Amino acid sequence: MAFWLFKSEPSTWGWDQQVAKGDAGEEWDGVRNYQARNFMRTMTKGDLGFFYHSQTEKAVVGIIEVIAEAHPDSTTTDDRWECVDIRAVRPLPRPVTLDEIKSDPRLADMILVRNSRLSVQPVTPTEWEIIRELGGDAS
DNA sequence: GCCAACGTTGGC
DNA sequence: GCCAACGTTGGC
Repeated sequence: MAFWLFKSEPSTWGWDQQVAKGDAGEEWDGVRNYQARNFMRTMTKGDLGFFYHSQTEKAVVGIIEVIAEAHPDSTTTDDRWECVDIRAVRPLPRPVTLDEIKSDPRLADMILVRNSRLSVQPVTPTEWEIIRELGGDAS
C-alpha cells in the first residue's frame, strides 16, 4: 500500500463535493501533467491519500482512498490522459496547514514543499504518520 | 493581483 | 532534438 497527496482548488473541486459523492467516489480527472499521471498509473486499489486544498485554504483537509485504478480520463478524448477514482474516507479532525507543514523540520523534504505545483504526488509512510498526528487522526 | 517556477508546445 | 515562447499553477 502506498500513500499519496491529491491537490485541488476548493473553488473547482473541494472536499465537501468529494464527500457528497459518498462511497461511489469520483474520477480525479482533468490532470494534464505527465508526472502526475504517471503517479496515478502506479496507484493500486486501496491506496490512501491526503486531500489538499490549495490557493485560499492551503491545508490538508481529509483522507481519501483509491477505489479504481488508472483508466482513460472521461473529460478528454486525448488518450494520453488517465485518472483514478477516489472516495472520501474521513476528514481530519484538524486541518493541517501548509504553514504547519513548512515549519515542521521532519516534513521539509515533502514534495508539497519542494515542488508546490505538482498536483498528484507520493507521500512517504513517515510523512503520512506525521501529518495524521498533526491532524489529530485517531484510527 | 503579481510573479516565480515550471511544464508544454511548436518552430526551426 | 533543441530551445524560445507561452500558459498555468499556486504561494504570497
